[in-house]
Amino acid sequence: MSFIMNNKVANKLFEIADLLELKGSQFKPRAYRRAAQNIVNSSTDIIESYENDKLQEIEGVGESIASKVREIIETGSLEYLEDLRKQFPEGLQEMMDIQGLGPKSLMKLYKELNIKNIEELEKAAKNKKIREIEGFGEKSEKNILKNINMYKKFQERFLLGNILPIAKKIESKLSELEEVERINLAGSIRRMKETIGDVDILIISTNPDKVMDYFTGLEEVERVVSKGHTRSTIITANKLSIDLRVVEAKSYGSALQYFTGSKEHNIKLRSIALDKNWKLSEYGLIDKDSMDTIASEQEKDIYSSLELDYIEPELREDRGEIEAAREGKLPQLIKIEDIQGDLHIHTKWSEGSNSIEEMAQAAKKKGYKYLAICDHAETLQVASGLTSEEIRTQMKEINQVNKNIEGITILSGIEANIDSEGNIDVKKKILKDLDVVLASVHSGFKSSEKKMTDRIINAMHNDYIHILGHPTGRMLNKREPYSVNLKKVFEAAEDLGIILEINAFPERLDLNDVNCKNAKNYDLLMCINTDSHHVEHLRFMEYGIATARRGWLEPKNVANTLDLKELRKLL
DNA sequence: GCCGTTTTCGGCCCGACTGTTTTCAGTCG
Repeated sequence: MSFIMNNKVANKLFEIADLLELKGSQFKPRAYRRAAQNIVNSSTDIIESYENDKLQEIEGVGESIASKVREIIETGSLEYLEDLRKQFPEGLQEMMDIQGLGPKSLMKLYKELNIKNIEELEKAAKNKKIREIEGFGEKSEKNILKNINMYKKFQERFLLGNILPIAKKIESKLSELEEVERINLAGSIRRMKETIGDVDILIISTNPDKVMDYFTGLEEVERVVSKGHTRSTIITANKLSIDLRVVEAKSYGSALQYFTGSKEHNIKLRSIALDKNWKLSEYGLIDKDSMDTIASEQEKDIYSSLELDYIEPELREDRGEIEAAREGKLPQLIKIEDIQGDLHIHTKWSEGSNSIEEMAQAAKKKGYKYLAICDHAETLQVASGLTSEEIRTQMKEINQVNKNIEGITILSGIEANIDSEGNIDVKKKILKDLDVVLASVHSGFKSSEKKMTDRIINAMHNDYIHILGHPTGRMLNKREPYSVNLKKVFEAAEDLGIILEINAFPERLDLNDVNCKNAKNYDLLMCINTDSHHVEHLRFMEYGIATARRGWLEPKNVANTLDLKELRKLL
């Protein structure tokens, strides 16, 4: 949920963890990070927990952190953090994001060379000052320079939609190698996270050295960061870091589990293993006394040995999935095959690239039973929105296409624009003749939370609107979500029967995973749309499905799993 | 700093790789 205070509090706790790490504390940073992570993942507004005096019910929050949270909520700042900040120069924190430099090295550089920020670090490395310090040498000095460059070049994470095709290509190249018995993408890409820091690939092979040689010699490789018998890391020309791990067949399951993460999910699994006096690593689930292997070949055996139902990769974020797996309460996640059609498609009529017929043929090829053409309406001139007359003409063309194509039904629709008051830029006499009316916000993103929420809810009261498009307006790496009270939007959707969109466009994925999971608590429906502007974009459905799965959604939560007859009834 | 079927103290996830060392500390995932 866009619980602003949750993020605000968590960021402060994360910062404390970083600073305590610089101080050399061993365990406190972990405690602060754990608390912060749980606050971010929580589906409860922390203000609510605060008001009901339930802060300590949040996992990882004890007496001390709870009192700090109270101080942040009451005063907006935290004296403890202010004091910590004063103990270190500002630039030190930023330097922690440079690869290869951790708190120990940074403090040493600060104490010995008075290096306080990235510029000073770069200068010292260039002047060959760093190699003079004990524990550092020529190589580490050169690495520091390389990693400063790397840090400057890509501070943003990659979009899943951009990286998945590249990762799959490299996966298929590696799979051609004779020595590769089995290969899997792992890490955040297997969990289908909306953004990806790097790509993890797992391979079974009895000849790891050959595989590593081939991998580090791929034409995509710009730099080999490290190369070993079980693990190597390369960086491609487009600055994507790829990790390859090679394991034996007998530890395939535990390795896949381990390298898929998330880190938080794995830490919790390991502590469950520890309770049984077992240890869990990439080599298996192993009894600490006898050193017998309890499970290792199959991923599902790891979970069942820990008395958990199998947890799909998309759920592995420590957002309650482990508890649900223990109680047999995991959701039956939606699959791409459940999708019967796409309800948000653009064509040449507005800013799309293809005709209605071309989009229809491409959708039919995907096995869809229906497709809603929702071009922009009048006021969105930047996207050459349609006038009333044009909408009428387009409806006639849609009728014609429906006569020409069998097996799929094209629905006439519109993506109406919600103006600053919550009015819609299409006349009611047109709206009533359209099959699908989707409404979304395209301007005035900086309104206050109250104004934005009122505006959206006003629009939702329009009798003809079926779907609220990309409900938070965020664009990954580009634009923050607008401030809108989603709780109120969910309540309104429940009352008014409005469907909430999961926009599958790779930079939108809006609603996002966490918001989907929260929306699931209401009696409402969502739908997964690609917002395609080109026939090629229809494949984005995969990312919308991933978001829905990460948001715990089941087919019954999603309107476009319905067949055409049921969908028409619903609309 | 948190937590508890080892419950108010004493633990806290685990292993690979690198670069500096000559047996290991730091960092990463």
